[in-house]
Amino acid sequence: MGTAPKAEVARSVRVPQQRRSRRTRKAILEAAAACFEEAGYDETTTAMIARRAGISVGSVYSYFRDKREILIELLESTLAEVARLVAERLDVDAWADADPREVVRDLIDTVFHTQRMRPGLQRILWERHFKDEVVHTHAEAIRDRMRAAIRTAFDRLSSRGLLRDLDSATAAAVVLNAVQWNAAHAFMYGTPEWIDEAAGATADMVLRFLFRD
Amino acid sequence: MGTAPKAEVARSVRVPQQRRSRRTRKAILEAAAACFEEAGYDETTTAMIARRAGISVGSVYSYFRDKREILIELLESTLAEVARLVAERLDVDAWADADPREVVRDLIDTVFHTQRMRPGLQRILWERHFKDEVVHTHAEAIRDRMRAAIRTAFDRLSSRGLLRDLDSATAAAVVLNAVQWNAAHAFMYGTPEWIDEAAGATADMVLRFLFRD
Amino acid sequence: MGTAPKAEVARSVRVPQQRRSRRTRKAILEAAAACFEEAGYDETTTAMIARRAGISVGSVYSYFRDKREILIELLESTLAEVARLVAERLDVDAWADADPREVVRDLIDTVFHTQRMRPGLQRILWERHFKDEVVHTHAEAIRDRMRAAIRTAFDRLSSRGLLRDLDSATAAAVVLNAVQWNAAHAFMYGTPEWIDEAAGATADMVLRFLFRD
Amino acid sequence: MGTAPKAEVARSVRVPQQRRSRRTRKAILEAAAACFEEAGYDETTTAMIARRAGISVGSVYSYFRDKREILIELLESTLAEVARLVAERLDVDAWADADPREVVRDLIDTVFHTQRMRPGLQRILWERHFKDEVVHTHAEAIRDRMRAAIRTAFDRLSSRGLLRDLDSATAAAVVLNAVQWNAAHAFMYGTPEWIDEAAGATADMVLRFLFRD
DNA sequence: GATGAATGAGTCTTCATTCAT
DNA sequence: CATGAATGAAGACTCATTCAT
Repeated sequence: MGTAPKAEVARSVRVPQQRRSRRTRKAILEAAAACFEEAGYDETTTAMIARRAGISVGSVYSYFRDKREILIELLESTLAEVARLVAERLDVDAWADADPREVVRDLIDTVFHTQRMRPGLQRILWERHFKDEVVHTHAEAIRDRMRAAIRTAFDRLSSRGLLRDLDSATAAAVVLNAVQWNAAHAFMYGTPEWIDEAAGATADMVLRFLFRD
Repeated sequence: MGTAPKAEVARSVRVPQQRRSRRTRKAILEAAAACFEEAGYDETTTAMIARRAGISVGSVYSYFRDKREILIELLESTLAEVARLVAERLDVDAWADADPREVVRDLIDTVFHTQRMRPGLQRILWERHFKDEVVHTHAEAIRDRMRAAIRTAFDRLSSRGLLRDLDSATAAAVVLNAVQWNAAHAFMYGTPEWIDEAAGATADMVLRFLFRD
Repeated sequence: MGTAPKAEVARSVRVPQQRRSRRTRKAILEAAAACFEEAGYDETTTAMIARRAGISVGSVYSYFRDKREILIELLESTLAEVARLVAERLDVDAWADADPREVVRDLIDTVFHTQRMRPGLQRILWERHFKDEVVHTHAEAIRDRMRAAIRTAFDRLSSRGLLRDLDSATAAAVVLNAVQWNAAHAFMYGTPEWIDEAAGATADMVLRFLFRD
Repeated sequence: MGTAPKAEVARSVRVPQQRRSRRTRKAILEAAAACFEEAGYDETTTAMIARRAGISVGSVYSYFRDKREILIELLESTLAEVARLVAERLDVDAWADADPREVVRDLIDTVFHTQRMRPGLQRILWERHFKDEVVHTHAEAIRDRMRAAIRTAFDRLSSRGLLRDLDSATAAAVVLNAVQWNAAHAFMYGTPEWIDEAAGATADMVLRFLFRD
């Protein structure tokens, strides 16, 4: 199962096979993502995925244990992307002397941004969120990360005496929920203009919430 | 929509049967609600519903066109309840001279309250929200109603010069999203204490957002 | 699941349904038995059984959890028949003063007889004996019964001083194996004449083994 | 039967390859035997065999037409071993003046012994005996050989006036069945002690059957 | 109207076998 | 010759829906 290279010998023979393998694997993931986005997870059959990937049903099963595993992998890679973005943009150390309001705007912008990544898959993620424990857990893990980053940011700003007197943990959770759902809703059902408007109003709300003035 | 009336036979004979009919119909809805909440919509079979309602599968189909129609009706009645609550508690006319902050607190409290109604079904509603156009439409309709009520409240408060300078439509949407998702999340995954805490912080955020001071 | 009559009411409605149910169930068992005998267990598909029974695949599954359960039920009823025969014919109490050699001949005859019952199914039983723990257990249970009956018979004869000095448990086991396999082999692969001949020689062998002279 | 010889190319080049070939072939057979014994024939996949043999699935198919052919070859070699043992130990000429009882004891011991050879495979053999015509035929062939050898032995002993008046063919068949199944059963399901006990009692039975006294 | 047996299309999944590299 | 990715036929099983009784 898989590509497990036997040894360092015969690399010229193995390499193209591995490349082909990787290509097939990727084709399955892409086909599955497309199917899921178009028809929904439950409505997508393994046969549909195979057809779209231009391979046979059997091949799907030689790369993934079952349909669910494809979703999980897709979900993981999406969340990894999100996590990378979060790690990059919520890097609180870089904010040392930044305009505190800009810091928060950045925070909110980042959360809105995460919704821009693979939006189709994110809808599937919401679709499965209440049905699949694993999906829920994975999604909750990335949320925790964002929540923690936000809280740290709040604590930093607070230690500089810039924030109102708030419980940073509660504030982070409430703000994340408010921002995330406004973002998700805007991206799923809103126009581009509305996204901007919603982002602006959300930022306004959060800023008023956090800052003294 | 609803169940096609079978015939227009002797009314005097029908009446007790209609009473029984209504009872059976209710039994089906209750059984379905219980099943959906316990096992989820997809995982619930019509046989499970019938057994739980103490009738036969065939009977289920003489009251409802199909499984989905049961869900829609359940959803409709839940949303009707929510709508009733909203109509009652967001009755802006009653707020004429009320403490404006109390008005907003009431608003938020109401939104949080809606999550307390048939919480199991609400989870199903979320579960289907992204999968079923009709569910989405229905849910969006009640949201629109709440949004409109909130906006009207904002406009009233605004006309009394009590609010910051905001676009009431945008503000209503953003506030509703923020409050609703914080409420849903708290009720689905939080402890009772967290629900209170989240409600408090959310109210705090919204109040700061809306009011001048 | 099944026919679970709700109450003693409406018997005129329920009865024919039960009758129909029972008929369908029987049809499935008969069709399955025929398929198993003709094609073997593994080679028989649920679709084949359904087609032969003149019903749909789904119906098969509403009467039996799966294919294996059909086999088990078939096996159980076969073994029940065998057990009944054994209980009847190996009733040692009836042998009190019988000609001891006749007793043993009867014993052997009974074992041979068991092979005459549903011979096709018995082949399937052998076929599954080494593959299916449950089949093996069931078969072994009936063997134990036969072994015990034989041993008791030996003990009775022994107490009348009619047998050679033997360990009755070992003797019973060895005799049962010898007779059973000779019987099975004869019935599966031999002609009617050979069955008689084998039965005779087997009886001769066992008699010499047991009796002094 | 066997693997179709691919071509008649340069023999000097082939020789070492043939040696490797033979080694690979043996590896496949051993791997298959191990898999069959552990998991059963049907449950063993060609991939399992290949992995265990340390080669690729494709290679398995360049040595054997299909999975079944591996079993047949395994069966043939097992039976060849058995046949060799039988030929050696049932060599009636060597018994000319031997103690006739010892001759028979040897006979029985030999049959018991055959069960000691590749016991795992023998179980597979029983498992397939009723499902696979070829397996059955092969097994029956070796049985015929044993039956013939036994019969010849009986005839020799008989011509020396040592046996009771029996039809040697029938006696040989019945004795073989009795001994073989007692042996098989003991080896498959019995303890070592039981094997000895069963062997002893079986020998006792057969001796009483054959000899006058 | 009620019943629940019957339906059968639709899914997932497995694995012996082939064949391009 | 070896490889192992690809194939696809086949089979078990489910369940919303229908309809004869």
